[in-house]
Amino acid sequence: MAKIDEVAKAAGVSISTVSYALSGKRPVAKDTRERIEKAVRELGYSPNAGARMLAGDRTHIFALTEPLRTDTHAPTHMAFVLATAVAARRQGYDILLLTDEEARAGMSRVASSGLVDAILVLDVAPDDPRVPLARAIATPSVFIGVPDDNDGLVCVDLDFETAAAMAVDALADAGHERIALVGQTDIAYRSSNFPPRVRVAAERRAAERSLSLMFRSSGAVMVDPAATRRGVRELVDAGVTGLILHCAQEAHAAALDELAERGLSVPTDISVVAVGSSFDTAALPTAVDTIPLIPQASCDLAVELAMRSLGADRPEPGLHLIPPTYVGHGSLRRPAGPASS
Amino acid sequence: MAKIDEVAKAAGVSISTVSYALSGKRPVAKDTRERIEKAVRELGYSPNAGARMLAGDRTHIFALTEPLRTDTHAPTHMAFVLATAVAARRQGYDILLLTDEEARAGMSRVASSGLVDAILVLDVAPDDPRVPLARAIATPSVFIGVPDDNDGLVCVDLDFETAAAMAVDALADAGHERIALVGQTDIAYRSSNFPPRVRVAAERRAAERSLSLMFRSSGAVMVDPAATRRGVRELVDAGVTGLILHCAQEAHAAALDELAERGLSVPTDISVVAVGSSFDTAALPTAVDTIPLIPQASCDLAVELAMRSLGADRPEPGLHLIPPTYVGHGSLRRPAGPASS
DNA sequence: TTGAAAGCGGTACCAC
DNA sequence: GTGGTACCGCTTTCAA
Repeated sequence: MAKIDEVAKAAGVSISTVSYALSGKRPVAKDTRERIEKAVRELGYSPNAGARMLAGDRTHIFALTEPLRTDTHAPTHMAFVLATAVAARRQGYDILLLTDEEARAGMSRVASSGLVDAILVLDVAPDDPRVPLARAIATPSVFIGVPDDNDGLVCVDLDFETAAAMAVDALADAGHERIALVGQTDIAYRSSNFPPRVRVAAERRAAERSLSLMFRSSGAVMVDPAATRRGVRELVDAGVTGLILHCAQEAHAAALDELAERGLSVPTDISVVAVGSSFDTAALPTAVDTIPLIPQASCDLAVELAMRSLGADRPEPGLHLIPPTYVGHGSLRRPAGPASS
Repeated sequence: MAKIDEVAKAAGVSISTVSYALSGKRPVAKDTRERIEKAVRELGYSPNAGARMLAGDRTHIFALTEPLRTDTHAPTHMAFVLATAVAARRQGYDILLLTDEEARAGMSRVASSGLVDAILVLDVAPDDPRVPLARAIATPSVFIGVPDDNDGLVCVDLDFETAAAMAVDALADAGHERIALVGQTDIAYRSSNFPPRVRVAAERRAAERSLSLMFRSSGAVMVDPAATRRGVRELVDAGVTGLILHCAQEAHAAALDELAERGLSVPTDISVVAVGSSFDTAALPTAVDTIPLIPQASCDLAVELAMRSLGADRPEPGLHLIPPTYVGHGSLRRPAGPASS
């Protein structure tokens, strides 16, 4: 726990020079800076966090609120937390965890105590209680996800609507007429924001392209592989030849296993596109085209916007949607020939 | 962001009285205190975190290091993070996340910057790089889990060894002679601390009771339901009549499903005991006796020890093991009659 | 039972 | 290019 005056003495300079050398907010002669850096290294100096918070205008801490519901899909959630932490550290920021019970009181607390510079909101519900809270406090916040009422909020997310439309288009262009969406768990369509966005967008596009779009979920509250397989079976029996998967990894695996067991091969017998998958799709039993949800991309952008909201060029309130990318892996049937074009 | 002097003015007292009224470190007249509390409420006052850290001797923040490996079982991990956060908040503490890439540098950083009062170490590996680090820094740390080399460290955990022995005893007492352990994933026996502890302790006790103990894992890197079922099938075929489950929820479900499909009923045909399960075993397809691992119990104790290591009655370095409890659900065959007693 | 004031360890302004 | 120093907002000693 060396202090700045010890560093100053060791380097034979004043306290302020040490401060400026470290912050870079004022030019410091090369050799002076090197002497200081050497002293810092030898003393294992790291500026006192409390003093820095008090004297400076930054705490170098972001809060991350996450309402860990029991139906939260843990692996996906963890990927976002990790990506956020990594992105924050790259900017010299630490992450303070605000969990459920404390999520609401916690947000007010860290805001009014000046513990954090900004709040990142994870696992956003369509009707999220943190929305009014975010509006009420002075600390800037960035939502990773899009609540229904997002007026004046800074929200980051994959453009799920476009992603869903792209998936439908891909299947339509390949000549499919009866397609289906294998979605998230039933409860996710109420407690989370993006599942309904995908479903609604897919339905709209299917209607525009005059396709029949069926739907099956992948469980009630938790992912249910057996239920997912049953759903896929029903879809296939109903003559579906194109599948959009928007579910957890386990459900993807279950769906593809079911196809394989029924002797249906991709893409010969059935086309498959995965939308918004945040896991490594290479680990799936069958290679499928994907329009991935990349946690790192969302979290990097969220952190960037959080940083910017501390300075002069505040980001525009509104949706900051990340354009989806279609990654082909040959799971689409060849487009229909001239006859149907 | 009201400040303490505003509260003082509003309550018509001095700054120090406000401070003492809030900290309780000095008696304050009842009506004075009430005036202060009223002012605090009306102004939405919350003491400035930086100032408090700087002036006081506590930061009111604990670091939580977690090396989110790709093979980490996310749901279990999340349960521990959540339990830790809740326990910490009950003591007025917040949790700062230190993830992987930064786990090592991060520990040094938060220690030398005085950002946190103590460090909680999660997801402990047998040969954990954070062990030497914890010894090197001044900030006290508490390990939730037991590394091989734990000399001088404060470690909290369920007494897995005793739990494993209890499970073996339960099966032995019920008259079983060929029993088996369905364990974690293969990789967990290298990257995590408790799976080998359970396995070794079970083997030792089985030997002492002259039982044959077979072993099957529940996957390579990730939980693999199919592999688990295959393993259970092999065990049953080998004449095993008593099963100890020490694996993730999905693997429990797979194992029990396999038994059910083979027409084996619990406990008539086979006895089952779950050891160290940290999820809700009531959600399993079959009721089983359990010797649960309760995240809240471990995390509460860890936080308590962390608090104590800041004050006068520092906890003894060493293992602080939580005694296991056997919770019966009728999944054990009735003890053998007099003939074999 | 209460108040005044000296720090805590940085940051950043003002001088030189 | 460098140094002196007045804060930042709280905690806690000392005094009354």
